[in-house]
Amino acid sequence: MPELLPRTANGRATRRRILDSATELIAERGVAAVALDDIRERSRTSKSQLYLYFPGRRELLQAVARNTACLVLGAQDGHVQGGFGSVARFEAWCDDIVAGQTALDGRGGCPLGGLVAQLAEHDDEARAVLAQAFDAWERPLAAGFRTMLERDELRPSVDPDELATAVMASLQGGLLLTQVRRDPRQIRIALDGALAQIAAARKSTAPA
Amino acid sequence: MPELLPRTANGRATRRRILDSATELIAERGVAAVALDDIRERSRTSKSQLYLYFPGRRELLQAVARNTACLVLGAQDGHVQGGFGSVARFEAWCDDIVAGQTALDGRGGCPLGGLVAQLAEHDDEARAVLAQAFDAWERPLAAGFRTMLERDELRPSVDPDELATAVMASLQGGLLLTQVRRDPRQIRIALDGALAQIAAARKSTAPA
DNA sequence: TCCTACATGGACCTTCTGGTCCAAGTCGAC
DNA sequence: GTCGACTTGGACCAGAAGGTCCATGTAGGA
Repeated sequence: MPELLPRTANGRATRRRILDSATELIAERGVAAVALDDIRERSRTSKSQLYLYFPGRRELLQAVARNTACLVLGAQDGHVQGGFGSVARFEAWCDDIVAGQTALDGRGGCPLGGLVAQLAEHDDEARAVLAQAFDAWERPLAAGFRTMLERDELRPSVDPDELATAVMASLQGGLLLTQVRRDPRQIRIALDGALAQIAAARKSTAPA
Repeated sequence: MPELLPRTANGRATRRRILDSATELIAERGVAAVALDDIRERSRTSKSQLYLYFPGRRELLQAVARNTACLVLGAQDGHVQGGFGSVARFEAWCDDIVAGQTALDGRGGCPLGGLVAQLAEHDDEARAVLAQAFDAWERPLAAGFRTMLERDELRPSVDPDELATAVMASLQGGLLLTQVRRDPRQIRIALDGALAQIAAARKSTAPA
């Protein structure tokens, strides 16, 4: 049931153009406001190409979810490379996110988080794709906390996975409030809250 | 341009049936998956009644946003009555939310938060309605923090409005993760994080 | 070079959807 | 009871959307 993979260089380029166009359009306008014809137009392809590489709209949307996940996680690569083994690293990560939202004037929200409300209740396979994306997103955070734990910088009762989930919740909620209020300060406040949670999990060396 | 208000008891009942049916359906399936005919069917009305009481789909959706806000905020009334002037109150509030999500098996997410991704980028008026709803939702939380501040239970540097926003972010993000992972433990973890933020804002009497 | 499988363009079909319209029914004030 | 305004039912319409099909073009291996 997976979409057909193109066998020529041309075909691969076409498939990519379709997927990227669809991903862009959906990030801009939302799932409901994007018709296949819009995707066809932006990707400069024809109906038959859409249906050659994707069985139907549903599968295209699932592929878009995967693609969006790649893009969002890819944007974090710089931070993931260095690892999250210190509070300073987390602060730098937060600063980047805030800067991104400020540049967008609080528009758009999280492309990945936004797909949850639009797909999760409607298509369980898409839901699973998004769940995996969030797992992959939290993993480097949790690894950072585990490192800090091993270095004895966090209280031993702290669960690194749960702390990562709590940080992700603050991030996603902060992006949602940023989007609905069109106010990038919201994500700053939310992430400051997340940093406060991390600080609270630290061994009481300095209350910083 | 606001929707017409019915002038007879029958008319009022019809309008209510339409609005409640639409609100239910959209909470269940999402905006895109609900057609006017679905609403017409569930509310046992006719097309002409839909268009008598609402100028069109867009205005109906805005009314649904308002109605959803009323329902979500109404569900909190019990907690708002008593006020949020202590940590124990916040814990009780969190417990109720977790219980609700557990009962739903993590399905559905937050009806209000879900509308953000579906409407905010598409209809600025609906976005404003939702923003107001979040303001109203945070207000009693902030009032609780202000009370605690006056009682000298929080550090004076704490901004009650920002703390309320941070808690709301944890709540919304936690609900999103609950929905995408179909796992009510996610909201528990997120709200424990929020409680940790509140604890961190307290005057260091007891680290409890 | 030729042949086959892949790629492309776009007409076409069916269904669904928001929206319009009007005729008939009901309610309440006088 | 009567009259006018409000309410209701549902047929109808135009356009959009997802999906199908086939004829044509192209590329790469034998």
